[in-house]
Amino acid sequence: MKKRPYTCGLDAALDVMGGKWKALILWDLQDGPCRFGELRRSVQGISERVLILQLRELQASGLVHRESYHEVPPKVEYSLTDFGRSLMASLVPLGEWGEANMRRITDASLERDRPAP
Amino acid sequence: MKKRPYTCGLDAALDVMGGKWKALILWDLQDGPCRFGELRRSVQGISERVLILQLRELQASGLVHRESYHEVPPKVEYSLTDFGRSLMASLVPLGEWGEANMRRITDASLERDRPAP
DNA sequence: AGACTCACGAACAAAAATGTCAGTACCCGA
DNA sequence: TCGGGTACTGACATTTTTGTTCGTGAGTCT
Repeated sequence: MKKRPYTCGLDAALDVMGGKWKALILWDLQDGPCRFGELRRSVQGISERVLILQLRELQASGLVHRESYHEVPPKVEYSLTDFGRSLMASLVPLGEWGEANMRRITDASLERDRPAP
Repeated sequence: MKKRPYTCGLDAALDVMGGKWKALILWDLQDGPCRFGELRRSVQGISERVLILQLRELQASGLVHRESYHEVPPKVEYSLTDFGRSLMASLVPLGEWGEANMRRITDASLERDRPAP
């Protein structure tokens, strides 16, 4: 049951960069092309499998480009496309909001997990 | 396994407004206070249970305020807090990006679901 | 020789998110 | 008295997302 006819721009945008990892991956790619292994290390906590899945989806959305130099040992570089960079640009205010309110967000999320004293 | 020490502002922001429904709910609340039933109708496709869960989380994050007028029949109004409005403000560029690129996003997402011809 | 790197892929398992359905207590209009 | 609206709650089921484990095959390091 896909919901393609999005109800608003936010909806569409989140479909493409929402989820647990995509923003982190894109964030790391901002500093320039990254190899698979580099990403796995910098996006700490992600499993190899999930990283691949997310990268594939980001490629399919046109946000990320994959360049494979077929050497030995294998070398693959992921980078932001122009489209991806345009996304990141419009994510700047949100990132700043999160940065500015991180304390508050953290506290609220801690409270949510605590039952009752 | 909660990941509270967020790695960047984006991460924190998405923790609070990510997911399938939260953005839609916030979006609708922008036009002023809404009763539960109104929300259920305007956020079409959402089930009552999930709507409540999402609203509770948005409350816990301090983005949404719940006002209960204990009348008969019951009346409850949900509205954005100042904090919620500040979020929405920094979401404007993302919403515009999604709006501007909706066609492209839709197409890419259609392709993802199609196997191979 | 043995261990490691690289970028994955497949099979499977667990966890998280979302959905379905029924029911609550009250009142109103037909 | 029947059906509808009000704002929920709880048990349960399904779907989606994320995670674990093992294996590939050529090459380098020790």
